[in-house]
Amino acid sequence: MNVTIYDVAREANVSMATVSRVVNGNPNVKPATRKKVHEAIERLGYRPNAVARGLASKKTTTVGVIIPDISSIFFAELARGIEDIATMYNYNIILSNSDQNKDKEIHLINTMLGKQVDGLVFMGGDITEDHRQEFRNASVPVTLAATLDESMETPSVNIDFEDAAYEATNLLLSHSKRVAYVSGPDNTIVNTRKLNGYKKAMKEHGLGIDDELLATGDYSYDSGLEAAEQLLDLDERPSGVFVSSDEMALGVIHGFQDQGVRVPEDIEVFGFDNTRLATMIRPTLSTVVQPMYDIGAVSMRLLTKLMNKEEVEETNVILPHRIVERNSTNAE
Amino acid sequence: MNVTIYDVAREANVSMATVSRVVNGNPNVKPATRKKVHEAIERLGYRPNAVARGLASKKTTTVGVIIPDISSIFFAELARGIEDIATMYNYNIILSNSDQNKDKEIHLINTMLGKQVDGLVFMGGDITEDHRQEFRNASVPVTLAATLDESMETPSVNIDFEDAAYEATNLLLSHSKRVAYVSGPDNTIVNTRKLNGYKKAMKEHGLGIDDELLATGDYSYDSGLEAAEQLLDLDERPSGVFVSSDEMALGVIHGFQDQGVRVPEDIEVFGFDNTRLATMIRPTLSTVVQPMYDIGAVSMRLLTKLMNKEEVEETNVILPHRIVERNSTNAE
DNA sequence: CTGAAAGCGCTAACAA
DNA sequence: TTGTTAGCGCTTTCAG
Repeated sequence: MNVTIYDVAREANVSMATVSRVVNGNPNVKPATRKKVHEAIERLGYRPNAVARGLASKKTTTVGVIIPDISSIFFAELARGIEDIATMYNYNIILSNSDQNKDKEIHLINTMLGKQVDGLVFMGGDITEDHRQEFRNASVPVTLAATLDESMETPSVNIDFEDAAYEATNLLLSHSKRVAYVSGPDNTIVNTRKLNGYKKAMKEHGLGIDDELLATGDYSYDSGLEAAEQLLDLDERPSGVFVSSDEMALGVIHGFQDQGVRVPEDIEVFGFDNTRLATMIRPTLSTVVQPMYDIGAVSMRLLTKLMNKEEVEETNVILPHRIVERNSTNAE
Repeated sequence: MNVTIYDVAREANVSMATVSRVVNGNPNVKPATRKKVHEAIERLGYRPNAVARGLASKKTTTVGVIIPDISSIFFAELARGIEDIATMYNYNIILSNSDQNKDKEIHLINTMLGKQVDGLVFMGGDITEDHRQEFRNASVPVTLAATLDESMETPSVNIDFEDAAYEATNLLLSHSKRVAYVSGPDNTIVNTRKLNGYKKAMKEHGLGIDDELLATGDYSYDSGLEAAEQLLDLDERPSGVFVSSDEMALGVIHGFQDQGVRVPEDIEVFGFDNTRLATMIRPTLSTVVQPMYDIGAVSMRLLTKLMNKEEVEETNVILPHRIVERNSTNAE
């Protein structure tokens, strides 16, 4: 049997209430008593049972984190931001992978709520009405990290995807006119926003949208390789391509290079995210800096405020993004 | 207030014990009663409180996972293996980053035990006597994933690092004689093992250990870049270099290429781990396949057995590794 | 400043 | 097959 608060009380000749007070740093304890109790704790090797505490106090100091895939370099970085801030505020994290599968997502939300998490950070694809329904029933706060709820109902932390895509495309267009776009999976809100940014820039340059300049991938390296192939097959090759994730962009670059096409001399390539991969390729990748770590950190910080019922002025946070030009695009 | 088992009992006109039985799938319930209870549950939207259950049953169905850094591509893959198997056996995971900091590690072990996890998967650097002490006091099983305890006291899952390094070095030596080794941080057991493998191969080829052929990094891309620089500065450059992680190997390759040195024509490069990075570079990286996902999965599976008090024949599991030759080394 | 006592929501004997 | 009754280990009034 493990040693309980009761054992400590007996050992220290006080009541369990007093032990509870010193363990919880309640100031209403005479220093002498406090010392006595601490000694007893030490002697017995007492370690408070957080489960019992959770049941009695209705707080578990743990938050749930639902993530599409922790082995993705993108989400892992987000997770690190979340965990660091959680630790800072003395929370632990229950982490589960959803693979963006809606059923799994709903199921995970429920098991985590069953475990009485004090809050939830959710990352995924689109937020549907079903998701919102679950969040409303949650009785604990939820924040979204790098995830969009078009209804704006759920607190969230993101960047302005459309604007970021717009700027990236613009930069490419300032060099030449034929720029392609390699998107992520269709029909997700994020993708739509990015596509809108691309289209907007094209339009402003008096260019139409040429469907053969549009390729679709799944954010993976291999799908980038395929997109490159597709683009190279065109009668009139693009002069620049904007790719919606760094990992895919690496694929695109290698796909080009494997065919003897030089980057950026023959075709320029622009990425999105600025994961660590961006500097792990030659030429180094020009890309949109999406501050994943910060998005994770801010969404967790936001969650702590919500859990403390603090007032928050803005619940749908837009973090700044920026463009970094490296060697996969031509200098001015 | 949330709805409790008691509310359901009243709603269904049965005792809470019966509700508990149906919730837990106890077969000793008349089908009609079971149905009645299920309906009441549905009607009330009852969701069992896992914390109360944990307190009463002394099982939380959650396990702790201590990991150096979830944003590392290597550990993230391990974590995915752990989480998948945990999910399969109906456990959740509390995940925390230790940054290989011993104090943090010890602290995390304690908070997780305080949260009454049913077991612990630990990843880190070396296991010290202090670690072992904590594990012994744990009262729940612990397994190590890709982490060595020289005392063999703690159950673990690894590959044979020395042998893997030996094979990799041998392959390089079969092409030419001057092979360098870029190690991870000194003084860790894993690194010592790998170094021993390298030395053994050199010795068997009648070669001495030339200190200037030994570089040290920290597994990061940038430290690979630096190692390359150091190696290129040598009066007599190496003909091959064995690098103790893929990420560093990418750095080494780019460090070479940036100086106009061709890989593998001028210098061959061999990696370790076979992370996804290995195919995301040109030339693609020849490397040692360390099955990270499997190591995570097996260590979690081992933990479930230990938690169930099942007999396990081998508690220090060595998984097979293999060599994959790609384009950063010369074909035979 | 300290103690007594009533739960928190559930499981697990033990009876019936 | 079902109900009764103790707890699990801690927090939290409420008294004193």
